[in-house]
Amino acid sequence: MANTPSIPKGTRDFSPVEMLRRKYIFGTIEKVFQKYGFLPLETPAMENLSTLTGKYGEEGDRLIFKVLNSGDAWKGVSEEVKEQLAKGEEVHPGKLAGELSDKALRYDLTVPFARYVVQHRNELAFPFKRYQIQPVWRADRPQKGRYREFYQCDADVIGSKSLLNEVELVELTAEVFAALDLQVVIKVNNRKVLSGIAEISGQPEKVVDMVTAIDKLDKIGRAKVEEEMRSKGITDEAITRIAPLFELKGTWAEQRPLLENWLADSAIAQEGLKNLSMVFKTAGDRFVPRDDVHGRATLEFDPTLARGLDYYTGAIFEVKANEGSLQSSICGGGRYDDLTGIFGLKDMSGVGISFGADRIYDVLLELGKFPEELGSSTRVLFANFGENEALHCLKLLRQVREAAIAAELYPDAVKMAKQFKYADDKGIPFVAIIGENEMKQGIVTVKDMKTGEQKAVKEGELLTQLGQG
RNA sequence: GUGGAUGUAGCUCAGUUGGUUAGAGCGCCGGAUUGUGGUUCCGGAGGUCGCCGGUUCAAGCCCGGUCUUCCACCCCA
Repeated sequence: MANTPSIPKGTRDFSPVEMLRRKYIFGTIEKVFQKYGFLPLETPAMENLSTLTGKYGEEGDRLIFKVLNSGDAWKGVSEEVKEQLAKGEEVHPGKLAGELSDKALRYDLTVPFARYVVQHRNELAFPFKRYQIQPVWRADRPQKGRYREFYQCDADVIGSKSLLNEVELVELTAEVFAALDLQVVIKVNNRKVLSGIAEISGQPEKVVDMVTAIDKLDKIGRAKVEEEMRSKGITDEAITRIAPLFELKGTWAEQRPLLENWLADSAIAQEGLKNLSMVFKTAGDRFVPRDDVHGRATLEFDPTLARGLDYYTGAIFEVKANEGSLQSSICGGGRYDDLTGIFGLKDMSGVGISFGADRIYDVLLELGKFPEELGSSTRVLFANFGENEALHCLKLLRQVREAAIAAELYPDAVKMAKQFKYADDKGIPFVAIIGENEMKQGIVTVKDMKTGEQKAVKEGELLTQLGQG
């Protein structure tokens, strides 16, 4: 080929085999979502740029894919900016992008959901529980497990402050990964506790810097975390004051009294701790190891868990696989108290969880956890011996399909070796052979592709023959 | 966005200090086997060496640029 076509950086094609596996993941997640009372929702791939900007932090805004205005996009650029450019002056990239583009690809599913809720507030029954399984786009630099187009599977409850929602989401998460047969750790923390720690440090305005540094503790170690905090303008005194955080070890039950004592002067921290207590008390007993579905996941308190998205205000969750080599998170979420506030609807607290289907795929593939029977859909292939035989097969084909057995007839009367190879390649377990002889006698020769055994059965017995093995 | 690697047949990769016609395994196609795949044997097709430019008598190999993939940051699903 002169010029092999290609696809944009960080995007992928999905072959039939991959799609079957992906659909298995989506289907499993969707079934659990529905079981917990969530209803489906879809929103457009594009949102107004203004809907998305300012919701994900500075870093997030940079990663939003903007869509160039159609027509002559240049026309929309203001005289002021044009003059600046003509003079060779630097124009703030965000400003220029904003004038060339007023649409953008969605960065996640939560913000479009908040927009939807505000826009349709009068039509919705609250608390509103929706799930959404759609692709999102990020202009990130791709790596393993990181793509520019990937799917999120979200479940959110909006319009309820009850902590029972957090409990339900934790249980839902455990159930999804149990259904996928994957051992995971569900880590929980609360932004209020983190805010309280910042308060106690004496520099409450530095929460975000503090928290993003603390988040790296298990990765880069205490010394480097402190170094990063210093570089962000956090004083040595503040760092000393938050030192107890680095000493924390053990289970929630062990850490709780220490935290309550240490953060006694912070009302917000106390509230966060109370929330965590409720979640652990209510959901926690589901996670003692045992043989039923909840035995596959463990629930852990992680005081260093922060999560980057700006809009979280209460509980935060993150899930990591406990097996396989992928160390990044495969699922995350939390409570956001005022996401709809930005769109003009106050007092609408929500909490949600997002499953990263693409990363779950990579983990399941590495561990060989996809069910085997996903490989093939067709159960029987009718070999084609020529026009007469093929027409005869059509009748049987309909009967087989009526019995809800997936079947196909090879469309061309090519040599047998080729037809058998086709069945083999597609993983079709049976081949029905009806040549001149079989036709005359009203029988079908059925070959089991796995064992290689062949059996002649009456046409009427074909269904029962296919039902076995 | 910063730093670093990588790219040779459909796939995984060899290819010496720059030197004739660029190789292997797997896969694909054909045959041994005109009603039998997966095993075996024999044969065959398939490459403007990512792309553009430069150095040179001569470039897959050296230099510059660009794109892709990957790795570390940053951040995240």
